[in-house]
Amino acid sequence: MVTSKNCIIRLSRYKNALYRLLSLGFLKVFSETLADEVGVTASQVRKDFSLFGISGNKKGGYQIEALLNKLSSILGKDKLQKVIVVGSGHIGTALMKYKGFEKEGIKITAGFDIDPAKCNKSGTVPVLPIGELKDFVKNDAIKIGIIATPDIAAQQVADLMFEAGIKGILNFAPIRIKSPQDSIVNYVNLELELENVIYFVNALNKPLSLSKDSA
Amino acid sequence: MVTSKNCIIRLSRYKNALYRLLSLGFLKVFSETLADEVGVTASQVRKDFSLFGISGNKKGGYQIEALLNKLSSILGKDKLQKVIVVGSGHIGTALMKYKGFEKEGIKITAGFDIDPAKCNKSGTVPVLPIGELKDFVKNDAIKIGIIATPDIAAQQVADLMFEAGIKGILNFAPIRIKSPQDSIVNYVNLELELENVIYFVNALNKPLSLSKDSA
DNA sequence: CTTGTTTTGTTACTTATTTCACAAAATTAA
DNA sequence: TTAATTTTGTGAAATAAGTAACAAAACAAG
Ligand SMILES: NC(=O)c1ccc[n+]([C@@H]2O[C@H](COP(=O)([O-])OP(=O)(O)OC[C@H]3O[C@@H](n4cnc5c(N)ncnc54)[C@H](O)[C@@H]3O)[C@@H](O)[C@H]2O)c1
Ligand SMILES: NC(=O)c1ccc[n+]([C@@H]2O[C@H](COP(=O)([O-])OP(=O)(O)OC[C@H]3O[C@@H](n4cnc5c(N)ncnc54)[C@H](O)[C@@H]3O)[C@@H](O)[C@H]2O)c1
Repeated sequence: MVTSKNCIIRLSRYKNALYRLLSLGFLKVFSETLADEVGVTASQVRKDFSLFGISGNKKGGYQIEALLNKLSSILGKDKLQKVIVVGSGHIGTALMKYKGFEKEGIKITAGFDIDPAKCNKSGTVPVLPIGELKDFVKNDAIKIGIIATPDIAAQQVADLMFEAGIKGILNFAPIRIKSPQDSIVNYVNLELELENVIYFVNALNKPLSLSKDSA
Repeated sequence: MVTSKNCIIRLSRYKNALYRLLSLGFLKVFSETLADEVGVTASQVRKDFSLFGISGNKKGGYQIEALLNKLSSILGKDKLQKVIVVGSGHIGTALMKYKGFEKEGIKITAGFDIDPAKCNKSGTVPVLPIGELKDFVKNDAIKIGIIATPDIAAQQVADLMFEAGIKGILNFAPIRIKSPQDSIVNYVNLELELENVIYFVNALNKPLSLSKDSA
């Protein structure tokens, strides 16, 4: 099993670039071209593919459609991924209203909130009372959840999620989550991301030095 | 100059942990304790500090207040950082309404949008027409911007920002930004983050293997 | 059918990051 | 004062990640 987050992120990028190329009418692609599209080296592309046993044709490159099938399967995009969101505040509703997840095969099937005023069973994405989370998740065998509550509530929400059978969390609250061994928590910490930009702006514009970060 | 993004992110985490410790009444801390708080090794803490010439007291650990001053200065948190947001949609307004940035010394001073219906000069954070961006940024010498527009508009917004003197961007649009050498762009790509969680959930629950990602 | 060209797949190399390990400094105890 | 203990600070060692290089395969041209 490949455990490098960066590597998996690159696979997603390859996939997205391949969709672009496909929509432009290309049927096959060389590692060089794909690398340029994504902003990595051709070696990196071939190495990544090699790690997953993906092979192309010498001199012929890769068939985009076959490649996409492989990548989609690795990334779990061959079936619809159902996701719930806890916390129907600013971030939570932004996510629930976002149209872009659909075309990625990701469907937010429900939101949950502790505040009755935030609940609304009849929206496009229903927002349910937090008390209904466990049954909902169990019934629908949902494995992925998003935490968009204040930090103070995040751990207890996570515990509830794990109890219900969720195995993977994307957490927006600026706090570390204690999680079982067979689960995964990824963090989106916007304060840290901003702080990081601030550091590099200061650092790049104080002395003379060049270096970039890319993602 | 330290150019490792991960290292800088850790500095931010140390800072946040130190504030917690301080608020709990601690005055000094050992690398071991801080490491536990942040979820890294003590060696890592000391090595990071060493890279920035931060030193403590043998046998005595680090004075939290002095340490915080150093870290804050490195991270540019010794002065208020003014930031603008372009795109007053779901993500953009979530950011503008977020109270948490203030206590981090980050102030979103204005939003900008192409849609007159989204503009509103009299809110807590005024939202101005995109045409006013350049003057505003120049007058206020703003160096940091956030892109929260659709992907299709992101590059042109970025170009406008760079032209106005912005040096660092946090970009929420799922697209790579071409940027000048002396600038920095960080990406928050929520689709990729979710896809990543999905991969690891599948990977961890298919075979028997253990491994975790932490942030 | 042979020669030349292109591009993969993988091994070897390089660079970056993290951990180890231990001397030196600081502190406490005797 | 001396010995014992603790914790830092930093080179050296170990791991991880990324790049380069090249043999082997595939194809095209003559
Ligand atoms: N909004 C931003 O731009 C921003 C920026 C950085 C970080 N964050 C982080 O993202 C998280 C969400 O931020 P937000 O601005 O959307 O917050 P918000 O206050 O708008 O929304 C939080 C929601 O969570 C609900 N909630 C609280 N406790 C709950 C519980 N135990 N169970 C279920 N729901 C609960 C609240 O009722 C509310 O609807 C916070 O942790 C915040 O620190 C947000
Ligand atoms: N909302 C989410 O949860 C989510 C999730 C993943 C990615 N994203 C990405 O974040 C970005 C913003 O998403 P959103 O949901 O907030 O979008 P949104 O449609 O709610 O808002 C976009 C805003 O940008 C403005 N805009 C468009 N072109 C502009 C221009 N040239 N100059 C200035 N303003 C302009 C629009 O008027 C609108 O107000 C998008 O790129 C989206 O792909 C959002």
